[in-house]
Parts: sequence; C-alpha cells; structure tokens
Amino acid sequence: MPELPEVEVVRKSLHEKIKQKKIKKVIVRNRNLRIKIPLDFESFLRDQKVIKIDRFSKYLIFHLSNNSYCLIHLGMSGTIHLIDLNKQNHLTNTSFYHSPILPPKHNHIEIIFEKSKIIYNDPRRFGFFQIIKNLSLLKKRLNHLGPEPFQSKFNLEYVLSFFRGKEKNIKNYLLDQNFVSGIGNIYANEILFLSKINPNTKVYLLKKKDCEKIINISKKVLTNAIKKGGSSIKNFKNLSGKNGSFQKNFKVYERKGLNCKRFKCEGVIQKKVISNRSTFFCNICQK
DNA sequence: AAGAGGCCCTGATAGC
DNA sequence: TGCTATCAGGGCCTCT
Repeated sequence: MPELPEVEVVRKSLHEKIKQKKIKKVIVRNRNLRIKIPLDFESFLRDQKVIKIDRFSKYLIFHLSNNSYCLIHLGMSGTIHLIDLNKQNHLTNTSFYHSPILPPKHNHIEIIFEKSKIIYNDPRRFGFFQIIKNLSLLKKRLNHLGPEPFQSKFNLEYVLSFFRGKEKNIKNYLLDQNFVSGIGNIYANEILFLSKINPNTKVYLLKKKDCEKIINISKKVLTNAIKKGGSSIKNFKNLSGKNGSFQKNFKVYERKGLNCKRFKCEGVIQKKVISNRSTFFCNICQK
C-alpha cells in the first residue's frame, strides 16, 4: 500500500480523528516488527497526548505531549485501522483502507484512547513503531532521506548534480530515498511513463529537459494521487465509498501486455525486473 | 565510493 | 486437490 500519497491520506485521517487525544493504554502483541519494540514502549506512551500527526516521506510522526515522537513506518503491508469504541466498529467516514473485518492474526499493536483506538496490522512485519526522544534525534533519524518531490530543494540543479557521472538507471534513482523520498515502485513507473523516459536509461545520459520533466511530473503524480485518496490495490477490500481511487489512473503499473494509453501510441506495456523490482513501461513512447 | 544482490516476513496466486 | 515457485506498494545490510 504505502508510498507517500497513501501515507499522507492515512496521516490526514489520523490527525483529524486523534489529535489532542490522550493515550489510555497500549497493547503490543508482537514486538518483532522490523525494529524490535522495547519493553517500555507501552509505559512510555501511556498518558501521553497526541498533539498532532505529521508525515515525512513514507514516515508518520506522532508528536507527543512530552516533546518526544512516535515514528511509524508501514513497510509493505502495514495498515492502520481506526475503531470507534462506542460502536466497536470501523469508522467508515475515514480514508482508512481495508476490510472492517480484520484478520486478528496480524494486529500487532493497539493504541487505545478514551473513545477510540487504532490498530496496527502488518502481515509481513516490515513496518515499525519507534519512540524518538527529542527533535534533534528525530532529525538525525530522518537525516539520510532526500527531499520530497514537493520541496524546493528538489530542483534542476540538485538533480543534475546528483546524476553527474552516475551509472545507475533512472528507475533506480526514483526509488532511492536518499535522492528523493516518498516515491515507491508504483509511482516511479507512472512518473517515468508520463515523462516518456525509459526506466533503464542511465542517469548521466538524461538531458536537462528530461530532468525537468521528472521533477515536475513527480510533483504532479503524487499530488494527484493524494487528491484521489491514494491507490488501493491487490487484496484491498472496499469499505463503501471513500477508498483510494488512483489505481484507476495507472498508465503502466500492472498493465503488462495491454495497449499503451497514450493518445495514438501503438505500443504495448512491457514488464521487466529492474534492480529487483517489477518495472512497467511502453516499448514505443518510452524509447 | 558506487552498485549489485540478498535478506527480513507472510500471503496470494500461478502453474503443474 | 495439493504441492511448489514466484511475486508483492520497502528499506537495510554486506560484498565487491
């Protein structure tokens, strides 16, 4: 599920529902997430107020009342579910994905407030929850991440200087969180299609114009995806109504063998593994 | 230093 | 039907 747009959609809903709420209780059922959850995690969070919920790249950041932070990453399969404790049901008016009936097997963490609770479900356990004690540690923790596509730092000069003399292909760089953060495999494919750039192109061969396109289209694609509520794919089950719909806009992702959607292009979408990730592109308009 | 590859883990699906 | 192989929206680590 989670690239920057999906995480942003989750952040918005969470912020709306639990900001200024006090944590009453925390339950951890499985501490073996990507980062092991320490034994004092529950007691640290208890009685903290969640001041607000931020996001950087694909990370959610809970600001806590004691000036510390809870950093959350959803990995490949992490989802957050909000339960109204009065109704013991999913709140259906949020943008939370997935079925109201959770397979409880992978409900690893619950954070309980007075009238609601959030459940963290993650079958593959590539996600994590981590307490960060203060702002400078938080900055240090996220320091390796490059700018988001929206930031002014992600500009032509930055991109050109990053690419100078580099041998790797462009697909690789869009997925490289040190270069630009927040883009994952789906949006990398979509951005390259809209930029008419072959994912295998070595970055030192890219023209100034190509780099400009990548910058502008990255912003556009992510913004648009956020507007549409993110992308809901695979085993996602509808709640009714307000789910992400950006998957309907996919031009190449999961479209192997289908006709190119570009006006008057006769191409067919190819699928190739590039640096261990499935890569989709048109054999004609992405030269 | 840069780049290739492997690994963490479970579940869904494809192919035999 | 039931087995095995492959693949999945991420990120980190090691080796060369």
